[in-house]
Amino acid sequence: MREGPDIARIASLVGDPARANMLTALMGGTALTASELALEAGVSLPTASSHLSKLMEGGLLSLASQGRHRYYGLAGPQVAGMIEAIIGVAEAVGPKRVRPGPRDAAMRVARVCYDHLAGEQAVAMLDRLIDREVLLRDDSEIRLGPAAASHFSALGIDVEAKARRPVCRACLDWSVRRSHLAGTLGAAILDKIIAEKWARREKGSRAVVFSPAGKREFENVFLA
Amino acid sequence: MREGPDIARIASLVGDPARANMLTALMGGTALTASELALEAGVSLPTASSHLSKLMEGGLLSLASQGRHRYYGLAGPQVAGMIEAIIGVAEAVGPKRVRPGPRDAAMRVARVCYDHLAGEQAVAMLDRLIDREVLLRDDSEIRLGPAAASHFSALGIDVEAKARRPVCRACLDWSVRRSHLAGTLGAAILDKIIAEKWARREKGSRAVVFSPAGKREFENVFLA
DNA sequence: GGAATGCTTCGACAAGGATCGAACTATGCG
DNA sequence: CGCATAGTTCGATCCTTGTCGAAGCATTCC
Repeated sequence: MREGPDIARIASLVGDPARANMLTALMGGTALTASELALEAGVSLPTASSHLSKLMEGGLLSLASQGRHRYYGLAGPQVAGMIEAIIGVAEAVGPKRVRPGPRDAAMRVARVCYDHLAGEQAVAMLDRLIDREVLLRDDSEIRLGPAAASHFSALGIDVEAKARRPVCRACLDWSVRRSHLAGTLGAAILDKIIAEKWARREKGSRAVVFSPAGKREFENVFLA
Repeated sequence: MREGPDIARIASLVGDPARANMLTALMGGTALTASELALEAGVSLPTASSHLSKLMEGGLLSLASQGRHRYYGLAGPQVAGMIEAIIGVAEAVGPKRVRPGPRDAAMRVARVCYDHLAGEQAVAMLDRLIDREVLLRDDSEIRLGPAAASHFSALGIDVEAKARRPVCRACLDWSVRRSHLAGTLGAAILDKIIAEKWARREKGSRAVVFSPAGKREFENVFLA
């Protein structure tokens, strides 16, 4: 008999199909209401409500009440990381689809991971930022480099803005198996990409699709 | 309604207490027989057998038959990584014990992670090996450095031994939140530590306890 | 060959939990 | 104040799944 952290409790929360669908939906990073999550999960509102209270009690979700709306979101990056890890295993051991569908391909190129960009583009971006010493990597720790202030202020991103969350964080990418940039800076960059309309979020998916012009802009700024 | 990798299936496999105990036990890296796992999980043999076949079917375990013994082990590093991630969340959201027990402290210092060393000692070791250019880090990729051959051959470890598994791999440490060394090299180093009796494995736990003399030896070789 | 050990399969039972309809509470709008 | 919308709670139902004892295979040892 073992003791220790109750991993069965956490895993069984993710282990119900309805709840797994909800969590997957929330990996998109935007908080959703109970009814939206009910729809995502394909269950009735009462059922969804019951699941949501369990996830809350389990500490996997955060809740923001706004008037009569209640927005549920993932509790934090650590939870998101766990889901990514489970997705990785499910992809690996799951029934290998002969050909990954077009949506899969898009997901591999660029997708939202909680609140920042992930996928090939994101991994390439982080590599390039480190090459140019905009960022410095020290193991899984990422810090601002000498060129950071000038580079990001030109984009209208204030890297000095303080928050409880770290500015930079490395996040393991399940498709590329390398790190991409998370933290407030990662989130700010994703915001920028969407705000500038370089890319748009695929409806009902985590995929992020760049427009031809937007892709050029993005590569110009981050991959040059 | 969503589709995609069946994460609920994987998570629900881990979500049963008996199975979670088995998987946690296997995080120690040594393959165990069905009866040993039944004992670990605190269930009868038939029950354990049923769980094991489910875990096999789910692709989380590997099986090696040796005569009338059947040794079950984790299917691979990716599965181990997923379990670590779940442990991390469970630790974070779980009922915060006021004081981590002595075993927890020992686990933080040094423990077995699948087949290699983890914990503060392991993270420090990797840092130092990279400083000394025995190893080279390139993002989450770790490669052998110029000083590798001489350093490891002096220890009787053949870094050129080829296997399907990569020689070096970075593995995220849940207690320190930084990477430590995995891969065949990580496994070989752990073997060395145990073989030289620098440390012994705590019975029925993942903790690795260094002897005073062994600790000096280890630090001499890897942290100097 | 026969006994012993390791493990799996079968059958029956019990319990947990997912589900939904209906009733209830809360917020916003006119 | 009254109606509409968002969400939770309650109760009943039903089904999945974990559980173990007993019996059945397989392998090794004597």
